[in-house]
Amino acid sequence: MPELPEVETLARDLQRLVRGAEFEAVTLYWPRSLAMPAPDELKQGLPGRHVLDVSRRGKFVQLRLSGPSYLLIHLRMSGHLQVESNTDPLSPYARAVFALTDGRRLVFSDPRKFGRIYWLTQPDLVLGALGPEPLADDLSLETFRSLLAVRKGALKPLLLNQALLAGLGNIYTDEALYRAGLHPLRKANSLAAEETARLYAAIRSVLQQAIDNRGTTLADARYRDAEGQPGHNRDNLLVYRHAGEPCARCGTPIERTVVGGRGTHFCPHCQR
DNA sequence: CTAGGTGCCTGATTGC
DNA sequence: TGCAATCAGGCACCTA
Repeated sequence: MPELPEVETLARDLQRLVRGAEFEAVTLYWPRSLAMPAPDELKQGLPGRHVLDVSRRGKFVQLRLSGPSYLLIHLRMSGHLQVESNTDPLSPYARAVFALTDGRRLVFSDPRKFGRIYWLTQPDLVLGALGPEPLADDLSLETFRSLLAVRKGALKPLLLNQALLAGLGNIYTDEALYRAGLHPLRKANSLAAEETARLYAAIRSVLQQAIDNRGTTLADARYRDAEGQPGHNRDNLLVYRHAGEPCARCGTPIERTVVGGRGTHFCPHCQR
């Protein structure tokens, strides 16, 4: 499933591929993929607008358009964004197709139909609830510490909370906790200073490494970049979907449990 | 604030 | 072998 590194890769691809492009028409094959506005408003309002730039905030792809207005796309579980020629065969899972005036199209496909598209003039309406970016220069260790210090809950659900920190999903949360040597059920406000520092460093290095590898593509969660290519970060996953296999550090079998309703992988020896 | 549950969805996996 | 039930999971939304 696309998390921060996959969305970052996608946004960089789209910045290179569609910056400056102009929308010609929009076709919705699954109108509920459009969270806002009403379908007719998008179909009438988008043609003629240009893509000024593409960026990422949390797990949202953000296209800043002329006007100005903003097209925000959240891929959720199974969403894809690809740029292709309008003569290519269309994916059977295409939910929204943005035809460009240059003969290409931006296709949002999404087998599970969980992804959502927003078109609005005030992006903070959607993005305003997000916490800080984990990789931002101004997210200091001290800021991170203050986020956790006042929280009573377990680390795993907290790190998945986008209002606390924006961009972590199930894969990189498990990987970061493993690298930091912290149990997913540890209470956030119980961390020693050194443990907080380890977690802070682990989150940032896990995410940066995944970006460097253009994201994680698993066998069934078929993440692809804007040109249809998989990422190659899979070999860097040490616990996620490794249940029963020996821990890379100590050899103890990796366990899988459910925390907060989500599959959680950890080493019972290295993570207390 | 925290914890737990449900609904949204369908391809893949599991169970009998 | 084949079909039905279950699972996976990000997020909104609900209740306690």
